[in-house]
Amino acid sequence: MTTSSLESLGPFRQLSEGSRALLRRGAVLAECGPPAPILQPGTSISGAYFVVRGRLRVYAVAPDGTEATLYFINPGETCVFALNSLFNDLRYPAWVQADADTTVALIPGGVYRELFQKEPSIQDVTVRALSTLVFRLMEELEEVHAYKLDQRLANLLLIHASAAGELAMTQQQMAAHLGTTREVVARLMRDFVARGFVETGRGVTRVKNADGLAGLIATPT
Amino acid sequence: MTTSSLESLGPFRQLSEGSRALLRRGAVLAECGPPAPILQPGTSISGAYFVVRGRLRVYAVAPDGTEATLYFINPGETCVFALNSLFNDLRYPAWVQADADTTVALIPGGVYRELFQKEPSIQDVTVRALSTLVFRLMEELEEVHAYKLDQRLANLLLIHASAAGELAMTQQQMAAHLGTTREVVARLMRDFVARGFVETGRGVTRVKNADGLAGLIATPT
DNA sequence: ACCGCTGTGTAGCTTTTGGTACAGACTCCG
DNA sequence: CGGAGTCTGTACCAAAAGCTACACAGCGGT
Repeated sequence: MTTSSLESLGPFRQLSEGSRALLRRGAVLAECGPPAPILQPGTSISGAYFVVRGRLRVYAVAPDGTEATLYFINPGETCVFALNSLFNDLRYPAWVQADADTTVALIPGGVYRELFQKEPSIQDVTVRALSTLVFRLMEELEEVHAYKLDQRLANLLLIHASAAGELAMTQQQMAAHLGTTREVVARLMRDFVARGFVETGRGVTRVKNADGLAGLIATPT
Repeated sequence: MTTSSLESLGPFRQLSEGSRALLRRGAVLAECGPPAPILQPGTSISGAYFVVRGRLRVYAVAPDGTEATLYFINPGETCVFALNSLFNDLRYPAWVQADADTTVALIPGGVYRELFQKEPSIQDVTVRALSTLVFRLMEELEEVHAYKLDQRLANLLLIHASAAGELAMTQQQMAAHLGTTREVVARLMRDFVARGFVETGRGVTRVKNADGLAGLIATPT
């Protein structure tokens, strides 16, 4: 994978020749091996991030150390937090962690701003990325307010399970995602198991009755 | 106040003559008297909203009827939720309520899109508005996760109190803002009063010891 | 086989928050 | 001044979630 292959990706396909050259000279690809924090609050953003492969997880950390996922950035999406800081001169307010085997393209701030001015497709992708993020954040905020933990856990299982109904996450990871503790997840899981909704294993949870979980979300309590 | 006065506001000041004419023909001003919901989830957005005077409150409503404020839109700010739906064809996912004496300019979708394409200043204000919103939402999400209700209430009092330390809100409104119930707010208030942090009155709360409240936020429990 | 590490299962207690119910106080208005 | 409507104060109970502590199971390495 080289930086020139960036040009064949999503929003960069329709660029003018000049912009392509600009991108080729300026962009840098970064590979992330094992999951590791790559950005911390207050980091001054030096460019726009574009997820080529893998996934980024943006999360908050409370004073007591517990985490909570704010949102994910999937392949083909621009990492908008960077745009945020890029256009508004705000310091980045959260943590970012890359999944295993993630590739990120870093487009320096100056280059991005130039592209944004010249290229309608970049303007478009920028606004769309921001809009999508706003949407996700509003959804998340609404979920936190409106649903109890068991419903949010059920939702997590339904959303992130593979086609085969498997979810390869430890309970600790689920807890961090939901902003709670492992014990609470284990307690809820025990309940789900008792009701025949899921089976638990080491590092994996299998969904046996998706309708049951879905019903849990729909009905109160 | 006429629509032509819009042109003297913020981002519209630098427009070309053609764009001004476009705006003059297309934009509509709406006055909102008493506080009332003006948008509901699923509403299809027909344009971009721009707050001229007053304030908009964007909030979520849980199935059980309790509300929670997601964010405010202040005078001079574009109502980005509209942009969101405008550029992404997403249905609007929350409720919007206008404060008393609020004036909103409605710029039809087609007009706004045309302005966005032609005018760098509109591109700029759009991206900035979205960025700011992303920032606010992330902050809010983080606050909900990291702080307990007493801390969030203390924060509300500190942030929204006037220079004289007065906050003209009923406890019911505070509760809706924080996504909880009036009784809980009353209980926390009793505690604040006992500690000498505030004085309560009908429809108004006076901050007597801002440092005390601030200390509450800083220290755990 | 043994050890250490990581992950899960469980119990019991505490704190926080929500729900219900009602009393009293203030305000506007006729 | 009286009454309706709105706002606040409070007591009590229930539910949800967090905290601590510990047992045990799987897995990999030596």
